[in-house]
This record gives sequence, C-alpha cells and structure tokens, in this order.
Amino acid sequence: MNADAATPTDALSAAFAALADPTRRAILERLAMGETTVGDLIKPFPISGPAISRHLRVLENAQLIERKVDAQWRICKLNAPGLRAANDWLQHYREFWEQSLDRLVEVLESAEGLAPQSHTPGSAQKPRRPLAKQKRKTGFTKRKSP
Amino acid sequence: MNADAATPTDALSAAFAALADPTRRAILERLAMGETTVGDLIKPFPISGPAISRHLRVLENAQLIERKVDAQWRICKLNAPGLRAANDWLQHYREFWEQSLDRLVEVLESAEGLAPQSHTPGSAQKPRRPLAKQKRKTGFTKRKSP
DNA sequence: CTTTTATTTAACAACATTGTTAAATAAAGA
DNA sequence: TCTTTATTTAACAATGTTGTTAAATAAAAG
Repeated sequence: MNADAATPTDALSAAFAALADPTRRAILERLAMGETTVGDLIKPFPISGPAISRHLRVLENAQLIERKVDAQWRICKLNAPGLRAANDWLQHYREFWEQSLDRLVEVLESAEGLAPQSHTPGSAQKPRRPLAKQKRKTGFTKRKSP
Repeated sequence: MNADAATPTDALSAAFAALADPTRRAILERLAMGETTVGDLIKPFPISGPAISRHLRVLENAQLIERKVDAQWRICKLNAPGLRAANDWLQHYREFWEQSLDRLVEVLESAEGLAPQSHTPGSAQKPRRPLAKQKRKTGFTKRKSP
C-alpha cells in the first residue's frame, strides 16, 4: 500500500537480504533447534570462522538473531519479532496465492481449460489495452530521430 | 533440517534477494492490485526506465512475477508459487515466534518477571557451559604463541 | 603470568548489484 | 515508409557483499 522506495536500509530489506543466503538460512535452521555457540554453528560449513562471524553479524543486524555473551562464548538464538516481521510482509500476499490455487483447482475440476474470470475480489480488471491516449511520461531514454 | 549451504543460487535465495529491495517490494505491492505494464509500474519511482527494467528481470528470475508480451507492452503479474515458496520457508518458524509470544504473554500475566523454563518443545536445553572438553576444531585462525 | 580457546577486526581481492545514459528492437500509427 | 511509443541491452562507474588470512581481544585454564 505504500510505494516508499526510499529508506536506505529498512528493517524488512535487511531481513530479506539476510535470508537470501543459504548459509544464513542453514544457521537459522540450526538455531531453530535451540541456541548455541558460534563454534558449534560453524561446524557444518566449509567456510572460515571470520566468514561465519560476519554472517552472524548480518543476521543480528537484520534482527533475525540475538547474541549474548557467556564468558568467551557468544550464544546465538533466534529473534522471533524479526522473523515474524518478514513473514508478515509475505502474508499479505497469502490471499493472492490461495486465490490462484482455488482458481487452478477450479480449472482442473471443471476440466474446461478456461477459468471463469470475475471470481475473486482484489484482482483488478486488466484493461484490454493499457490505459490512455494521453502523453505518458515513462522515464525511459528517448531515441533521437535520425 | 538440511544444512545445504551449497547451491549457487537456489530459488529461495533468489526470491529473498529479490524481496530485499524496497523498490521491488513496492512493485509487488502494485502488482497485487492487478497486472499492468512496465510503463505503468515505473511511474511512482524516481529511477530510470532501465533500472526498473532490471528490477523486473530480477523479480522474474526469482519467479515472483511473470511477464507476457502484448504488442509493445510487457504485462507484469504476480507469480503465486514463487511468493508462496518464500512464505512457506518462513512459516516453519511460525511455531517458534508464536511460542515466544505465548511465553511473553505468560510473563506479563504472571507479572513475576521470570518465565518458567521448561515449557515448550523444540527449544533445546542450553547447557550451562557449551558442550565438551574434547578438542573442538573451530575453523578460526589460530594465533601464534609469541 | 603464560597459554589455550573462542570469537572478532582488519585488510584485501573477487564478484555482484544498482543506477546512469546512449543505443538497439519492435510493434503501432500516420 | 517514417515516426512514435514501449521496453530492453550495452557499457560503465559507484557501491556492497563474501570469503580469505593475519592479527587483535578476552576469558579460562594451567
């Protein structure tokens, strides 16, 4: 609903960016089994300690994990609110894909090959031809007429 | 459950990476209202056409949108399965944050300031001291003893 | 106090991402 | 056909990310 494409690195962007790495996702999966130390987290991975250390920082900045100090160990654990925030954003599309699935089911069941159009709310009508005749400023570079 | 940190750019990584950009999220939000043209999508943004064009490619590669050609227009629309896949991944943490919320509620309600420990399954016991005495290969660089 | 264990910082190279402008493509319309 | 409209590709600079090794910190153990 808001087209705010400004904020330098908002929380959501940081969260998704953090989730975009398989190593970090694997770390989260490990942490879902319970909090543990950095040294323990590193074991499954073929990368260096400092590399993991930075992955953890990324996860922490993204608020997907928290760290606490226990002597020379840093205990890492999942941070619920951060994970939840990312999930919530995706959730507002839930309606969309469920609708799509409904429609697919319909198509399959009626076996007619053509889904009836006007069925669900929220999916705007597509105009046969895009919008108007008026001058549309597009932001694309114009070509000089030679 | 799987610690596969290998695949160069798996679908999930691509999806989350695509979601990590506010401009792209705004594009998806716009598309949630119905499919439309590239020229229409660009309007709210202060960036150039080619920039949007590439954002769209990123979204398409991540399978979050689909494009079809209609004369000189490319009509963009959301791609349910891709969005769903990203959501599903996050969903397996749902249990986790719900549990955390439950616990928070308990703490607040009992107003004792201390949550009873052994309550929920899935959250492993933290050993008072991490694991064993045995030699643990950590993967961190060792310091030379001077 | 010296050494060991755990983890982070620093410095750096290899890539990847994003935005820019100019030019290419392609269909529609005059 | 020539022009306009819509969008992509190319080339490039600025910036960000990830991994590496060497060195810095800091608490624990001897």
